[in-house]
Amino acid sequence: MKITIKEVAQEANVSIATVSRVLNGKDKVKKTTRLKIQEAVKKLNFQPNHIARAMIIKKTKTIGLLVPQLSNEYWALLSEIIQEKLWLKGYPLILCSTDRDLDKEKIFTKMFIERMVDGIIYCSTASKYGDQKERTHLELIKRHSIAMVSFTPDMDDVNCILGDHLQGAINAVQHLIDLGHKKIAHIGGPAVSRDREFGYRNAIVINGLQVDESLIIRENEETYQYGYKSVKKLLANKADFTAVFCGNDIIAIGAIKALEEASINVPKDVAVVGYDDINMASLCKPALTTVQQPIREMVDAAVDLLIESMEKNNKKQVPKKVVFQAKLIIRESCGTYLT
Amino acid sequence: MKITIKEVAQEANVSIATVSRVLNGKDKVKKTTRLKIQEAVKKLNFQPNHIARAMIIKKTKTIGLLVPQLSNEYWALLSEIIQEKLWLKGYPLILCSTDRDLDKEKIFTKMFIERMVDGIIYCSTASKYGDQKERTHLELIKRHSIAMVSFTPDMDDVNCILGDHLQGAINAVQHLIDLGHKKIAHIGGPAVSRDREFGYRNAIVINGLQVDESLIIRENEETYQYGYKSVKKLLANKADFTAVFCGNDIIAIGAIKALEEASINVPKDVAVVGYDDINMASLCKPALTTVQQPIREMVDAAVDLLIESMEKNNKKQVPKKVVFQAKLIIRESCGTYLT
DNA sequence: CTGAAAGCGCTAACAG
DNA sequence: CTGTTAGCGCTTTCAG
Repeated sequence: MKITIKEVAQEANVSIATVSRVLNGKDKVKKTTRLKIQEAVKKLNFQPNHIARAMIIKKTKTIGLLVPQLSNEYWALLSEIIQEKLWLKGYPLILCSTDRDLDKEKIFTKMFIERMVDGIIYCSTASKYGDQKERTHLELIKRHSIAMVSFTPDMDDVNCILGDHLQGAINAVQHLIDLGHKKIAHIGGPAVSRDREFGYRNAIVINGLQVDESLIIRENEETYQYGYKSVKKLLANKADFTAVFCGNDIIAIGAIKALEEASINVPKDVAVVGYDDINMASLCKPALTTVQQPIREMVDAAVDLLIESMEKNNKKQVPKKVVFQAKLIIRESCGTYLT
Repeated sequence: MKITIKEVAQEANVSIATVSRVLNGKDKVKKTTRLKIQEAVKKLNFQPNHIARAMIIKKTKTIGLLVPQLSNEYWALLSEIIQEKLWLKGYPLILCSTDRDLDKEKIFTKMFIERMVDGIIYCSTASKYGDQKERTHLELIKRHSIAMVSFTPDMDDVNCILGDHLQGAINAVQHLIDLGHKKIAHIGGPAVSRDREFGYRNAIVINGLQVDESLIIRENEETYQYGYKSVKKLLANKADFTAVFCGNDIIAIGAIKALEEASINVPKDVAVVGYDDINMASLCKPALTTVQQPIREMVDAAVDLLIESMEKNNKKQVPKKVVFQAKLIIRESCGTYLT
């Protein structure tokens, strides 16, 4: 039989109210009775029912996490760190991988509301949120005044934690230009990051070079396969380039694969830069030159922000946007300076 | 103000019981009243409170998932597939990454019980479960009769989904031997899989060769770094080997890195085999020869088994152990047959 | 300090 | 078919 607070009260010869008190350590309870109760708890192996508790205090101590794709190393690492930090603060995670599907995202959001998560961390990028119809689920979250922080840019009215992708991309492309490259391709797109593409364009313009649209590939993808087939496409089009700035490391690894299959050596013939500095970046061959984000610090900030807004969710607060600097990590995939 | 079933009832001019009925679609309700209620639900934008419901029906429709390390590509992929399949059946996931820490595992388990998850999928391998003291949390799960299925071998009395690592490892090592290798090292250990090590040993013995213990590395790790430093150690010891059978792909990638840093060419000088066939296996250079598990089928089986045992959790059922065959995938890291 | 009692929002008999 | 009512296990006034 399942034991409840009632059995404990009986065992300890007190009322359930008192048991509740020592369980939550709030009100003062005489030492001897507290001991008596704790003993009973242990003896009966009592586990308080979190559900019943949640119903009253209206807090589930649960956070919903929405990521686009868990099997992507970047999101996996981010999720791991988030779950670790949040756990330390007493919040387990309900994790949902949206597969970039807006409908899924909406269903998951609804589920979060039904289950009364205390907060949501939003890392998905299902589609263009410019379209107001695509944002109904975000409105729902707001209506239920559920705390939220987002790792996705371009969301108004929401706490955001962002990497400075614009600057990161500029630095990466500048590095390429400094190495003497003039014809630099880009494999990116909306699924990866708009700002990284902007940074790429800006860096080229700043240096007085011409942006060649035929060297830019922008689908709504972010996988190995995407990098691979994009290079194939570039090659098939006889595109003329000596470097590729990839929207992320995974794309870069796919790109390198395609390049080498075409007997194009990286970095000798073509230089490649990635973004994110995932684990694999330093382990693949050639090791990737890439842009590193301070991911742990970013998660720290996100968690703090989330907890802060959960605590004062009655008071309206101005949404914050915290931007973190990115850092270029130079490895092998671009070769050394040509001078 | 938060709207409840009460407001809906009022709006639709019926009792809360009737509202509950149409919400759950169980009992028969007159069509007109049903419509009336559904309208009210929509108008008020009512979201049923899952918590309150769970308290009564004693089902949270939630599954707890325990993995050793989410940032490991293998576990990330497994988690993604599990969450996808389970979601389709109506079960969201509380995900916990244990970092192979037994204490964490115990705390997470306790949390699962407090939160009354309906089932647990167990993929961790925190430590030697031979020690009875280390299993107290598993006992707890049983005591609360929470359904469970495990991807971890060597757990009695629990539904298990397993890959045939013994056979998989034998096939991998046999392949090496067929290629002419006689001095085959192994980087594995308990964190990876005991059976893979056994398979390695068996294959060697079957072929009338000698097992050389100085060629076997068995720490409680399973990371890139582990593969990397193990090869370094082997090399420092001037170990004599022409092939390495790695406990998993990630270790293999680390091993290759160390080999190449020592100017040892893979596969020309040393052949390397991995295990798992993670995404990266086909993308790294050289592409890994590895052992593939039918991971989707395994997850299907796990989910079916879990749901089955959740449904009839009153009746005692005999724990099942389902073993799936593994398949050798030949790529580049072992070279071709020497004949 | 402690107990009695009133719910939290919903489901499940049990009557009508 | 539908309404009434009794809880689920716990927290929280409100009195002692």
